[in-house]
Amino acid sequence: MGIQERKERERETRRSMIIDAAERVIFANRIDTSTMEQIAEEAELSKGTLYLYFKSKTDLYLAIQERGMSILADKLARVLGEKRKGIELLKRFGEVYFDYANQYPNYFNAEMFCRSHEFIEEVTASELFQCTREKRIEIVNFLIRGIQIGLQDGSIRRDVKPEELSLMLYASLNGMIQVYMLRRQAEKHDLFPEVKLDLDHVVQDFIRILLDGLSPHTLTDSQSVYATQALIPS
Amino acid sequence: MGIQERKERERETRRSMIIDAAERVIFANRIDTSTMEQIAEEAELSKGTLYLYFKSKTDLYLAIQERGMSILADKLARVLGEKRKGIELLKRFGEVYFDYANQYPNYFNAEMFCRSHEFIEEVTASELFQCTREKRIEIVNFLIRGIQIGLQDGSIRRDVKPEELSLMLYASLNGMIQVYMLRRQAEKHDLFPEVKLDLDHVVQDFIRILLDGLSPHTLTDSQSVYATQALIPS
DNA sequence: AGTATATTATGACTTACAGTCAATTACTAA
DNA sequence: TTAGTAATTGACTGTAAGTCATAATATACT
Repeated sequence: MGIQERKERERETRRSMIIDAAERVIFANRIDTSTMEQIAEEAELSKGTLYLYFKSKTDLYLAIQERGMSILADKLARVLGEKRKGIELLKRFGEVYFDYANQYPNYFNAEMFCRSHEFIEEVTASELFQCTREKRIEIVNFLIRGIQIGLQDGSIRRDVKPEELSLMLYASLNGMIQVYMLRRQAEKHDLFPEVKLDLDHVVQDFIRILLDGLSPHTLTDSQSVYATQALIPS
Repeated sequence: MGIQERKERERETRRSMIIDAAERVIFANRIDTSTMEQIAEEAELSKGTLYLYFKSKTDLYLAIQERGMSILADKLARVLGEKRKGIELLKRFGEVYFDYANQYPNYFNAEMFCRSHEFIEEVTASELFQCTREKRIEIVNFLIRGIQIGLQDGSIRRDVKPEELSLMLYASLNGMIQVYMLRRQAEKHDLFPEVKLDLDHVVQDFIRILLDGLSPHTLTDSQSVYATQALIPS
């Protein structure tokens, strides 16, 4: 039965074209000012057809988010391929996530939008939401692998469970990048003139500090070590 | 002219009553399913009147967010009053923020919602948005104070600027709590059955690890690379 | 007091858009 | 060819945010 399969394929293609159109419209404007009518027009379809492929506007946006997450997952998979120490893998994961957000701010925004809708909407019931959830688990699993490697090669302290730690890394860096993106956007509109921070460095420093906390290290009587270096400029 | 002042006062009271009503309606349901009509009814006013006090629904929600932030700011101010070492202050800040989110999940949600709308809407232009921005600066300033104290008493490493570090702490913990809240909500709906984490401990451990990274410490030989980096002032 | 003016409140109305569905068109199979 | 099925359409519905002419009420003035 080749016809069934061809139809299946065609359906998948059309679905993909709709997402393409949606991206073009939404990324050029904003999600809240883009209408299903516009997207339909861009896709050269009628509005009704959109609803044969996506059960709501949010659902369509979830599909966009999923694309972004797939890109990120690929990038992380590649990092895991590099044979490095666990702690270095985590550092690379962090950098890659940050790069991703810079390279695809629209996908990152989509992720943030969808997350906020987890709070306020019944997205949780959506089938597509389940997909993005799986993608997120996939992403976190890369982190878990990295942590496990680090535990084995001794580059990561042993008092935290990989599942917990992976969540921490993902969540905290996500929050960090979120603020990063907001401030960058704000700067575009000439807000936040009060303190100009080198945001890129802040994120990088954050990764460094967080990983410092992860290293197995001995704490010393702090004052004695640093008293001598009391006048550090920065 | 006491009349002007009385009117001013009355206006403020009414405004406050509207926010009260909005909270009752929105917190009992959700922001997306609550209508201005409902809120007006709850406030025993007409819809039009609401728009004399708030220029949009989002604006009204921003006012709710602002209340939450004020509560948080108060809590943080109280912590700063406790005379402690800088690093301990930061720990307390973290714990207090976490407590706040648990105690007032609705306010925290409002914060998340409004943040996501910074991405997608022209809230930035709103006067009220400027207020919440100031509140956020106020909150971050408490962190800066704590860090400065820590730098002076030597309990915090010296290679990061207070402005930068405060942003990191705020942003990362925010991301962490965000995920915490989402999973708690998901658990309520019996999602995420795959891995049961003790979420409360994850957050507490996160704070610990992050602060470990902040302590001035010596790293063991195997991590010499990171030790070097760590001591380079940005 | 009564009257003019300013302030505040109202709710019917407009507008916009998400989502639906009966009707239409395009395919498939016999 | 034709009956049957699947995909597509766009006019239609419902809803809710936001507006505005009108009304009610408070203040100031003579």
